[in-house]
Amino acid sequence: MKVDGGQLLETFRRYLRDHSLPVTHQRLAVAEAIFFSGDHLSAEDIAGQVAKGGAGPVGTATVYRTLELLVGSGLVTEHDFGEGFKRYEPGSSGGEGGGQPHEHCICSSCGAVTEFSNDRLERMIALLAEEVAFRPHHHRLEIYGLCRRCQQSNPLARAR
Amino acid sequence: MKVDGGQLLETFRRYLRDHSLPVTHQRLAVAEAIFFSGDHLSAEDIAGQVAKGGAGPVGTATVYRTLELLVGSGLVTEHDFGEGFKRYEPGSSGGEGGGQPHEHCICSSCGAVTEFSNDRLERMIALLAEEVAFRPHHHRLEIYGLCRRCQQSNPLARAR
DNA sequence: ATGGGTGCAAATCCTTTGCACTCGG
DNA sequence: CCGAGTGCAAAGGATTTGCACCCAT
Repeated sequence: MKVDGGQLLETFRRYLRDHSLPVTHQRLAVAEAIFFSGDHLSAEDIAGQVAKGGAGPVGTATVYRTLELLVGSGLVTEHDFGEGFKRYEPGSSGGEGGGQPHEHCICSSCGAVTEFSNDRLERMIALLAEEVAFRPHHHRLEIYGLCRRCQQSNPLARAR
Repeated sequence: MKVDGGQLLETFRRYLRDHSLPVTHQRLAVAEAIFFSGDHLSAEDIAGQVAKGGAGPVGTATVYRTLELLVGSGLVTEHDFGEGFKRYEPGSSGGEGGGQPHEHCICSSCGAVTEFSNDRLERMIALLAEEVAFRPHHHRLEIYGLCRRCQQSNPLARAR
C-alpha cells in the first residue's frame, strides 16, 4: 500500500497541535523529507534532504529530536538493519497513522530494500510466538540476500 | 537443539590451528564465556564473564577481536536487537559449526530471549522473498512482546 | 511575553585502531 | 627467536545532552 506524503504531513501537524507542541518549520522539514522520500533514510540522509530543500539546513540534534516525535506519533517507523545506525520510513504498523505490517529484504550487495507483506506469514509468526508462551506485540523480519538487480549484474555473487 | 560447549570449544581450537593462528588463553577464555553461557551476551557481558573466570581479565579490544574470529568461523552468531550494541550466541545458522536456523522472542519488559524454530516458517520466508524477485541468503526474525514470566507478574502490561 | 524549540559543541556509548610490549609455535 | 596477539588509551561514528538564544503560540 502506498502512503500519501501530504496526508501524513497533515496528520503530523494535527498531532503537534493536539499535543500543544509548536509546529516549527524544522519539524515540518524533517517530516517532509521522510514522508516524501518513500525510502528508508538514515538520520544523516534526512539532514541532507532537508538541507537540499528550500528552507535552510536543520541541526543534527533537531533531526533526532523530531524523529523521536515522529516515531512516538506512529507516523514513522524506525528500523535497525544492523548497519550501526538507524533508518526511518513513513507509515507504521503499530501507530494510528496507518500503514500495515510489512517485511524487508535487504540486498547484501547494494543495500537496496524491497518490501513485501503477507497475512499468512503474520499469522504464523504470532502463532509460533504464542506456542512458546510469548505474547507478541510486534516483530521485525529482515531477509538478507541479493536484490533482483544485483542477481543480474553479478549472477555468481554469493550473498555475504 | 542444545549445543555442547566443550565440543564447540574443541572446534574453535581446531579452527585456530587450521588457520595457523595462535591459541591464546584469552581467545579460549572469550570462547568459553560464550559457549557455556547459553545466553545472548553483549561484549561487555562477555568481558565480565571472563573476568570472573579463573584466568585474569581480558582487554576490551581482545574481546572484540576474538568475537570477530568466532563469528567468522561460524561458531558464534552475532545479533543486533536494536539495543545499540550487539549480542553473541553460540552456534550458527550459516557456518560450518552446526546449529540451525531459529528465531528470537525478546521480552520488552525484562529483556529475556526465548527461541523457537519452525521449518514451515523458514520455508515460507524463503518463498515470500523469492516472490519479490529477491534471492534470500539468511534472515533475522525478532518478535517483541512479553515473556511468560512478565505476562504473569504484570498481566495488564502492554508490551512497548 | 514566554515556554518550548533550536543550534552548537561537548559528552556518551559501543566499537575500532595505533603502538609498544609479550607470548605461542 | 619472531610474527602475531594483547593491553591501553586514543580515535571513531552515531546519537544524546547542556545551555544560551530564538520563535511559534
